[in-house]
Amino acid sequence: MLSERRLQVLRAIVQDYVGTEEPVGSKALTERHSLGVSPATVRNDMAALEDEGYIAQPHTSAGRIPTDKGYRLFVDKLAEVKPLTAPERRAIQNFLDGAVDLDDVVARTVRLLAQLTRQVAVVQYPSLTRSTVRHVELLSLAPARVMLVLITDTGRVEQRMVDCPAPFGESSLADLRARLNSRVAGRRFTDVPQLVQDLPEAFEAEDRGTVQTVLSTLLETLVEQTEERLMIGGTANLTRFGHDFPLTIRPVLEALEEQVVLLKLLGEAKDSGMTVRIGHEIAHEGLNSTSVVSVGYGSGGEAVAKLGVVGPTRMDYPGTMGAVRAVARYVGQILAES
Amino acid sequence: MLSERRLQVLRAIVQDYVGTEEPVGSKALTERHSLGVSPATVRNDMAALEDEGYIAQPHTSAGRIPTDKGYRLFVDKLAEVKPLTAPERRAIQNFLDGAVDLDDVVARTVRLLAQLTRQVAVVQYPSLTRSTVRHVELLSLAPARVMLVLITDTGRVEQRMVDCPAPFGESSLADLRARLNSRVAGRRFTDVPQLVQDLPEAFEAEDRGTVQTVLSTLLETLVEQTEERLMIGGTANLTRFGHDFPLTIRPVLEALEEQVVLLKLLGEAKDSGMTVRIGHEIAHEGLNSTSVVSVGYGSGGEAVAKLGVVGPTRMDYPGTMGAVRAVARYVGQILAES
DNA sequence: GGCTGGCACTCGCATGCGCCGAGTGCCAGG
DNA sequence: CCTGGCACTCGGCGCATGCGAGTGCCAGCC
Repeated sequence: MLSERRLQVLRAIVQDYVGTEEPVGSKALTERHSLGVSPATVRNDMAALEDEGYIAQPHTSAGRIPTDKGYRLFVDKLAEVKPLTAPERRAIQNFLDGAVDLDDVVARTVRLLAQLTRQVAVVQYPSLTRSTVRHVELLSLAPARVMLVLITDTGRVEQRMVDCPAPFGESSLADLRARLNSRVAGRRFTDVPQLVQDLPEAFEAEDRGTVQTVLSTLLETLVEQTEERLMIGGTANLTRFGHDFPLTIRPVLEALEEQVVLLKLLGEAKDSGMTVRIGHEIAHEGLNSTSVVSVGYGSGGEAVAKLGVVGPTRMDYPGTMGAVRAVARYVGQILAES
Repeated sequence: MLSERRLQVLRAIVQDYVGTEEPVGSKALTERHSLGVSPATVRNDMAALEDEGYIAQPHTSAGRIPTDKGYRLFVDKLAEVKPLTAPERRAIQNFLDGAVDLDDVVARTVRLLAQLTRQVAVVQYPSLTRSTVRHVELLSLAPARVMLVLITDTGRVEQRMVDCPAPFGESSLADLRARLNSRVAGRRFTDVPQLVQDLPEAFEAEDRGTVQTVLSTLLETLVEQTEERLMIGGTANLTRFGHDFPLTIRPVLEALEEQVVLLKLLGEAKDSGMTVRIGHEIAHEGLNSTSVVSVGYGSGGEAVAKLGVVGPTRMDYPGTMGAVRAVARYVGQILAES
């Protein structure tokens, strides 16, 4: 177990390194933090911290930098989430309040997060899996062509074209529309398959094929859209990463374009509370010199999706966590209102 | 006027520089291209080309590189669009054929373009301005709350919530829906305002306020969505730009996030045919060491939106132009089919 | 036992220097 | 008008040097 002072030393190292982006030495530490001991003592502590794997030297005879393990300890034990200032909160609210639709909410959230944290922001669209159906609309575009429109409680709209096996009358369509809505409106997506299972039986034989086709398209839409989409912003902030450039930034940009990777990452995070994944804790190569701070957000008590920030492991964790948490809260409010 | 041979020299310089990314000297030129003259002669030609501003030396006693003006001449007079190979064409078709909806078409197009050109791809969503209305749907969510869903002929769907000044019965809603659709279905967005102008008059006094509200929301949607959206991909390719990194890539990433800038850029391009804007021809600072190749695409003969590629001025113009043109064609086909 | 000042040592990094070679401009001759 | 020759320029690279931040260790002090 590390003594209290050694923890202080670790905290000081993390803070200084995050601030200066340069390895920090014992002398500088005692000057910038009132630890009450001399550099020599700090050196001993540093040696101990290094033995335990919390810090490392990039080169012999250079200062120390925190390791992933060091950041982990810092985040778990030493950091306190830094709340945003009042003006920042107001700015968030004002900015998000102007949104006109879901796309706009997501787009604005991304910009906001990127600006607040000066890092790359990632916002997942509210997931269909946990959403409920607000309405299903069927439109007849041609005798044997129907457009299916699915509206969710989070304001998301999905539409699909359905080619029917046989012409389908307006009245049958209205009938199907009514029956469908009475069964699924307000229900969770995951429950839909079961709820509509026996619907075709209520129709004339000649219409059953079409009903079946429409239903399968609906179910397909649910499944397809379960693989959620996301929006990314603030990639220009990657250029602030460091000096050893192309090497660092390239794989990150590539990973960011692979939305699958990000979705997986967000999926692995806890549903409630904030998740911080640091460096090599992230399985995906290319992101393992970055950290990801993510949190769920939702219109009610429950999270419908996640959002977060991707940045260098050397990031301002307290500040970033504060911004992420605050933004998630406001987005949740906005979604609840709309 | 430049002699034929000098044009050949310019062409050779552009080709070599694009290939090697290094200033090209007179000796190397004569070795790699059979110009039929000696290096000394080429040197004279180069001096002339430099006087005219088509090429420049990064440093005294280094080779020459083309200027923006040089690339311009190359593109206008010397380059021939390189058609794609048959396998490439097949790959495009296969890849795009798998798309399930408009978002997916756009997303796939972006990936495709980015991969083919190894540059940053930009695809504009089909514009509402030039589209026609396929259907307007009105859903009653609560007595005084209506959801307006607008479906375009390009498969795009927009929805808005409308808070009505007074409760609005199902039958009135159905009436409005029917009247609205009979007037605007199949019509161009730009014509809609005029077409619905006198609609409220057909309703009872008590419903007129609501009808008016719904109509203004519809018109608002048309106007708002005229500012188009776009999708960007392949930003990781920026890392291949060059050596002088952070300086180059940063402003480009920033500009790419400012969708307004890109939309303006695409908007300035010709509606038909391919547009190439080179370096300082692009007004926006930050993009003026890049070139943009763009072209309109559409489901019919008419362009409904544009797509293109952003890359270094030192790009393979013939190849890029070929890829952009081919992709635009196939996307047009896909849109026409759906 | 833990803290401190002192001291020798290690290296990374910046600086300066000299060389090399690609590339140029110019000129005289074909 | 083209060509070979020639002197010149200058950026880049390798190498040696000096500096300084930072370390580890030790002896002494509280």
